[in-house]
Amino acid sequence: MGNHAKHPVKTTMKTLELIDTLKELESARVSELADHVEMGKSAVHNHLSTLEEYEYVTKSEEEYSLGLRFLDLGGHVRNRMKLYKVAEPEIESLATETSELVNLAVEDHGHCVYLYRSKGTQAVKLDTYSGLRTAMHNTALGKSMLAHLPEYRVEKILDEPLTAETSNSITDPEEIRTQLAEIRERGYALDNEERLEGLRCVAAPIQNSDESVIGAISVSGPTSRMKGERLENEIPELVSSAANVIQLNITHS
Amino acid sequence: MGNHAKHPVKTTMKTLELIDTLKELESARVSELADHVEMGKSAVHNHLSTLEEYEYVTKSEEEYSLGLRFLDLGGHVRNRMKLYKVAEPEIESLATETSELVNLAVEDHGHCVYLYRSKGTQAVKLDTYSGLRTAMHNTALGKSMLAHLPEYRVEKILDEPLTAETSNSITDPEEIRTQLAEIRERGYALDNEERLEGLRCVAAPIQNSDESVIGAISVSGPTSRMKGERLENEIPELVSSAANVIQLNITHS
DNA sequence: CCAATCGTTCCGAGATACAGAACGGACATA
DNA sequence: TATGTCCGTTCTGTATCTCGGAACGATTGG
Repeated sequence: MGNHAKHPVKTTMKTLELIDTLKELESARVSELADHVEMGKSAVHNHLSTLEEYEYVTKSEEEYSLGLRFLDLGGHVRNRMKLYKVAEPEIESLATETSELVNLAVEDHGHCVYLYRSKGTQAVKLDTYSGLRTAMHNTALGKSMLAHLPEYRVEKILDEPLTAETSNSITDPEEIRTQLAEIRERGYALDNEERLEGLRCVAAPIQNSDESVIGAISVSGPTSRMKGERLENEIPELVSSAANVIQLNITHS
Repeated sequence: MGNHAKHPVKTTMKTLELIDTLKELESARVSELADHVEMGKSAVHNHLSTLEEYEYVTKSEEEYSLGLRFLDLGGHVRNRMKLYKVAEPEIESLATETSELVNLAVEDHGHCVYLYRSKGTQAVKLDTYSGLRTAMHNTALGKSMLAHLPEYRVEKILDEPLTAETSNSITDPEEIRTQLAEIRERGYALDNEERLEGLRCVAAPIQNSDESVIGAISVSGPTSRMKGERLENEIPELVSSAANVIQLNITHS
């Protein structure tokens, strides 16, 4: 679905591109933005002041940046998701049990999107935030979902060039496919420092009654603690069982 | 500041109104939206498919709803805030100490906006989510910030009709002003079931070196636990001291 | 089987977005 | 103080785009 709108609203596209640019630049002045987007100063000014009126951007002193309205809408979107409501308490208790960082993610447009996280008492400090989008192929969360996506979707995702984040990242589609088979076999996925040096994760998918994936949960921790018996049995056991509980609660309501 | 853009981009306004409506309706079909906003079906369709292309809305089966892109942007906005970074660990440990629900909020355009929350082991389950906007006058968070806002801002906020959420809500501007003086006096604010029956909160403001408010933190709990010595001394003590730590860390960096 | 309602496509006239010029303020340099 | 530069903002005309309304095929229900 290379989803191209047949009759796009070009003005809206310009606004959205302005928002994207503002996200990248963190904050910027009118002229700066006008250079990045292909628009004149006056046009950028008009767009920004319209966005400001609706609180989508904030003007602080002399620079514009994205406003808190996005946090509002984002929270609203997450709150509406059944998966989030059902999974949240389980995530919470999994974090307490393991003392590590626990994550909830969904697949969206071929990306792995973090929905929620809960930090156990020893949790590593990561850059992951709710809403963050990462590639599917180098996170345990992504791979666990990929393993249960319909073939045509997997193909489309693995056809894109696979980026490497660390020296352990897997960039060969065939190797990923082998892993996906293993994941289906044993029920959970591993990330062995593929996204971040020193970080290992264990993830299990959450499936619907019709076998389709609706999300995944994971436990992330430093290599020093994620090894041996704990990595091979204890954590996978806890993650799988939590995923199972969520799955049951989702399909029975 | 009734911030009216001088030369608004009307097309963008229509898009934003569509987003607002989509938030209200939770999810809706093309014709349904066309009725709510004053636009024809074709125009709504064009806007929606443009938004969908950028992942701002999702089309599920036969209804449109807001997409996860907002979560991404919202998380990004929050992550950029120094207050959030500095306050987060303090909020976390305050939640552990009190076992209750702890909140971080800022003031934005005359509203109280929740930025983050951490749940202690006994935390009440509330509808508050990151990004939620509430009135300033019937939350402890809001009042603690209001108490340190410049007079012209206070006036503008209290000039608007004050809504009541419960039978304890205060809707008389003069009574609020008396409370604000008390809050300045003792350093923290109380919400005695003013926003929600059965819920009491204690909040303390976080101020900049120039005395301006940059946010507030609060502890919320059920009336059954928030009373007597704990409500009058223990909790206020903990909240104020956490706010103080945050304040120091903010101004020294 | 027809009637109603849906989403989508198409088109042209009326609306409007926007480049570019012009302006005024802020700041630096001389 | 005078002069130059860069900023954000306002203004205006026209080339462009938006959007109502009509038309169409697909669904649904009576």
